[in-house]
Amino acid sequence: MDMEDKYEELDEETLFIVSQTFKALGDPTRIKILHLLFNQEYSVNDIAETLKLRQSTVSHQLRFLKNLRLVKNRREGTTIYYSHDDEHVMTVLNQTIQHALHT
Amino acid sequence: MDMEDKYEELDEETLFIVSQTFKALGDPTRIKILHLLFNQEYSVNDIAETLKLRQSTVSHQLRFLKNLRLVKNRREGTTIYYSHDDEHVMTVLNQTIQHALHT
DNA sequence: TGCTTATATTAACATATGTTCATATAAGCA
DNA sequence: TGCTTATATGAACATATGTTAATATAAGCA
Repeated sequence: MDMEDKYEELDEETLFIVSQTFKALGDPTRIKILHLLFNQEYSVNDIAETLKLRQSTVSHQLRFLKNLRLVKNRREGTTIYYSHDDEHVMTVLNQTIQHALHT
Repeated sequence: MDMEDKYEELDEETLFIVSQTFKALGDPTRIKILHLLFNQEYSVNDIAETLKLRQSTVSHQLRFLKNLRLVKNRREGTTIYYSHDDEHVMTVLNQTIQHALHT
């Protein structure tokens, strides 16, 4: 776990990116969505049904995640499939879930 | 980085803990404070002066972080020194700062 | 074209969040 | 004890956030 814990200066831009990233992970709904997308892609409706959320809620949160490039999508007819698009964030999320589970 | 990315169920309690943890990291002020505490302990006033924040702001945020056991403190006379208290969170924070810096 | 299905968008709303000022508390010291 | 310094707390405030219902858009198909 502790591989390269070197200390670096925190410029404003980096601070903003980092805080935005963590803010994205700071909401239960978004965590559920990302967690669901861990293994495979899902359509908006499938996400909504699986997680028992409104379609508009899911759509809003997917836009949020897409703005941060944490997810990407592809269209197939009228259906749009979402999948995760940031390996680092998915790793961090998974590490933290693991940590919370085993504590 | 990808060592043990195993998928696990997300129960409500774990979800809550994980989201709270990330929420703590989702604010620039708290990131600055934790980042400052990376190497050494600081008093409340030193944190405020170093980061150019109000004393009450720092105190409020330290309480927030302490509630989540992300920092701990010790008293020395009238001065209270704070230091980080969650290695996993500090590692995740540092990893993400590194990642943001080198992207 | 008109209908259907899937998704996105908008506005409204309630609640959460972060900062600030003012003040309280707590410890050390003359 | 009374004063000073360091920190914590409470209330007020502005802003951010997340969800919802209603509606718009967009693509496929009869």
